[in-house]
Amino acid sequence: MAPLTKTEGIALYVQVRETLRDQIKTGVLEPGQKLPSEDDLAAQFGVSRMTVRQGISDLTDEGMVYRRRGIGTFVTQFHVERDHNKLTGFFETARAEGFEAEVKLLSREVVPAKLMIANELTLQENEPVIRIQSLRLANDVPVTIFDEYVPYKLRYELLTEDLQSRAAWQILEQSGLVINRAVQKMEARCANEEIARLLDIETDSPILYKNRVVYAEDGTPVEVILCHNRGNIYSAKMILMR
Amino acid sequence: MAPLTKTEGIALYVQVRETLRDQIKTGVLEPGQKLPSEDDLAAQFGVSRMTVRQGISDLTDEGMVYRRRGIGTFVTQFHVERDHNKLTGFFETARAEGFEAEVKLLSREVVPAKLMIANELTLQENEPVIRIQSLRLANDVPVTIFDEYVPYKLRYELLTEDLQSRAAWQILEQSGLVINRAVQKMEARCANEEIARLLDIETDSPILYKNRVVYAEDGTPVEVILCHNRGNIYSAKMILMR
DNA sequence: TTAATCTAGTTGTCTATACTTTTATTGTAG
DNA sequence: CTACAATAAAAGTATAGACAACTAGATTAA
Repeated sequence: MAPLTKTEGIALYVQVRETLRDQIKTGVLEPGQKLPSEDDLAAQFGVSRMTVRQGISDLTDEGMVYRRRGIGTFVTQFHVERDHNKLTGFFETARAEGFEAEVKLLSREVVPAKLMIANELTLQENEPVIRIQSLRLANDVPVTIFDEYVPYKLRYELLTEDLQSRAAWQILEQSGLVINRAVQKMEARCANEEIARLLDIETDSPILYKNRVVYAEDGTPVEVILCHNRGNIYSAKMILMR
Repeated sequence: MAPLTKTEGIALYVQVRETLRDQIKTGVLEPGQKLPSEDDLAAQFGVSRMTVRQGISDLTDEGMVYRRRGIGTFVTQFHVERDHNKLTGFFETARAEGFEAEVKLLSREVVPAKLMIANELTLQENEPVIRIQSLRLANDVPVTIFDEYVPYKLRYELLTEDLQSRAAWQILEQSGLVINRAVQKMEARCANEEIARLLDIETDSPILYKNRVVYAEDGTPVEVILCHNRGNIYSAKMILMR
């Protein structure tokens, strides 16, 4: 293994991490196989052991490898992609899953915040919020009704911006806001008439309902999304860590 | 802040982390407030800066604080518990959420693995698996039908052990297996007659269906759980990181 | 044979120090 | 007053070394 150089503008521990990740992905390091010891890796990479540890720690967090004290570090047998616990856009997901995505804008308006929305956005009731309703289609089949609420004071430009390819939070992100995480509640419901009509299904069909609140880095809520997904098509995947 | 001692059998960085977490939870450190600098904390705790960093890193991973290079570390405004992305047992959840939990064992038998189950457990079709069906009640209301499959060769003792208070993976865990994570798919469905009868609801009521595969530390699948939750009662909460 | 002990290898914890990079603030020159 | 520069403060990166704790396997003793 060639010693790493500091000159590339990329942190050494990142280089270590990516080199190892690459070896795992390409099969140089096979599932179940033991990695060289941290001391060995440090020598091979020409960095200190703590630097190697920092790189490996990232990989353990991702579930790519696991450590056993006193024994060694091993490549996880079957890696599940951690991606599904990540906040990603509809089009990002579509690209990853290989379907054609389309968004139809239904409405965009400024409305006074209902109490539930206001609470989740930590606003006063009836403060103005921007409401954006859209229909999302996968391979021309309607799968999701998307109902977004963003505080008006946060970014009124949302009223005029292109929303065909992004959720509101993605626009906020591009304008410099650091989006950190979202909290999501899911439950099974029945389609009412309006939902059924928009999703082109029968009334009382099962619906996967999602309530999502998106937070900025400092913990400020920046968007609430209410989301109705066609039950017989849409499924949500996630990873639970012990 | 009293200097920490190494004698307690608890790692110093854990003590740092828990002390800070405590100060945040009790409001000594308020949301949005800046923590003392890492150098200051190191001096106050009487440990090295790297040890402080290790403790703070855990808190950033949990979303409790966030760091801004060149500025400082701050308490996140509204912290969401990260717990809901964790694999927890029914009774653990009940205790946390404050409801009374009960499990009624419906059946326990050895059956040949159907193809779908075999695939998810990386077994051959028709290899023996232990199937455990149970009904879970919250405050005496049936909320979930639990259908678990564990490879027979993994732990045949499951056939005789007490299952009133634990899922199979929790028993495996207590017998030394390191459970690492689970992958879960959720979708909305309709209750068929049997499901409806067991959950005491009407046929075609909405059901939150979960398919969960539990993995050991090395990536080996150890259990498949099929799970039908009453839609109008049960909701699942999770956190998505950007 | 079995049980206890030792040993080498490996990850976990911790220190003390140094330098880098980013950011906000202060001071200064124009 | 403005624009630029210097400064200070903070987190980020990295090192070398030390010792602790744990594990598997080998060795030894009963």
